[in-house]
Amino acid sequence: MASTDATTLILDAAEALFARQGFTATTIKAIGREAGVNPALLYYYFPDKERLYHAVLERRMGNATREMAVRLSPQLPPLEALDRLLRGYARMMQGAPNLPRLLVRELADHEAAHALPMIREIAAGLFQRICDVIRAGQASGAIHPDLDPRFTAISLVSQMAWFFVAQPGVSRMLGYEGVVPAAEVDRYVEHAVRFSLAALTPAAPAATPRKRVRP
Amino acid sequence: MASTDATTLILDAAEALFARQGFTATTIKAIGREAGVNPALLYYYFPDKERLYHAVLERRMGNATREMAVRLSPQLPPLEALDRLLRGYARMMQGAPNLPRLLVRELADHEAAHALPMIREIAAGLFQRICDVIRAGQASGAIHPDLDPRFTAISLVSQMAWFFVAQPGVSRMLGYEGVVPAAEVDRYVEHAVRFSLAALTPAAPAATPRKRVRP
DNA sequence: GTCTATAGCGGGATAGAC
DNA sequence: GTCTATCCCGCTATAGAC
Repeated sequence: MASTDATTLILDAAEALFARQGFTATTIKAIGREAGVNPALLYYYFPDKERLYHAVLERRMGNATREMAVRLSPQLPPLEALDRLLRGYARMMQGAPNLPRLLVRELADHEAAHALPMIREIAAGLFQRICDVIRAGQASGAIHPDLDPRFTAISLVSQMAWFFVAQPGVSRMLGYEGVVPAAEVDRYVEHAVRFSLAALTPAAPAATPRKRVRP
Repeated sequence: MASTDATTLILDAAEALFARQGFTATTIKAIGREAGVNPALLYYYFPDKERLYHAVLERRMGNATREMAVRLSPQLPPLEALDRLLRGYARMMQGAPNLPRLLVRELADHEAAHALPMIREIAAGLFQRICDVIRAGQASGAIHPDLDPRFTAISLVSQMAWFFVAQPGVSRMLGYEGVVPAAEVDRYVEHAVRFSLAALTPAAPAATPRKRVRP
């Protein structure tokens, strides 16, 4: 890692800045400065700023989401599969700190010209597979039958996604100055997995509709 | 609403564009066009672009988060209070579609020059109060004592936050083209509340540590 | 492959007429 | 209060020397 290859230097610098500031706020000159190369050199390796951005996304998010899809091995028992998935998601985010920030910007900027539909395609595919696992769990009796599989998938994913995507806010709320320490992240992941599994298990109280307080 | 007062026209247009495109990608001229007023007029009502942005945030998010804080009436029984809180959060987001997008951009851009620390201050205060409610629930035996209150607060909030913040993605995953229909949003909110309460209740299985699959 | 220089455009902001 | 005209700056991208 930390190759001195110019392409890699540029991609690393661009990734850091795009994650920190977003597409528009990041200038070619700033990327050149951060990478320690001449800004004009970017145009030797990439046709324009937008496709440099796409290259950054492809390198970081493409690989990550494809790995995730593989991790959802369908032969495991459903609860086991979900357990693995959630932990895998967390490890992926922890291993690449820029990833959540790139992801959230893609979500926010989805209708911008520079946005990459690919990301959302992959995410949608992954989501479908989580739903399938939940349905399998309901069929086998391991998961509460009253739960809507799609909503349940959102409940599971959101606990991981939000934690990492909202990092600056979450960090401060947990009482830390900068980034959340790795050990604390692990504890949260452990919590989220247990919390989710507790809600999934049919042994849990039957989730009877609670009367609303107001009419 | 939809006042023809120039200030309101400008704030409305700016809010829509800042939410859709972010601070840097939104130009003064575009705001003027969207608002149907002359771009130079913005400088009569606001000193510069940054403080126009702050005015947008203050108007939309300041009020919303302050309302939320009030909603957490401390005299209710803890589970009731959390139920109300989650539903209130959802209603707030539904009532102001730009709000989640502004929020997520503030999270992402928190270290940018234009960011408003105020937002995170308020959120942190709200978070503390949720933690207190959870601790009260544990003291009274209504909430499982093994749960970490801070992590649990994140689990609760994230299910609501992510659903709204990740709207474009979530919408597509649920099978809709554009925005999620209001009735479906209500169903999700209902699901998330029950899912969360099921995980909170001490009657749920004791959340014993599950053995990891790999060493 | 890497650098200098610069074209060309669009941005934020202001001056001043009305 | 609102509009026209414009300044000045910094950005993306290119031309071309080395």
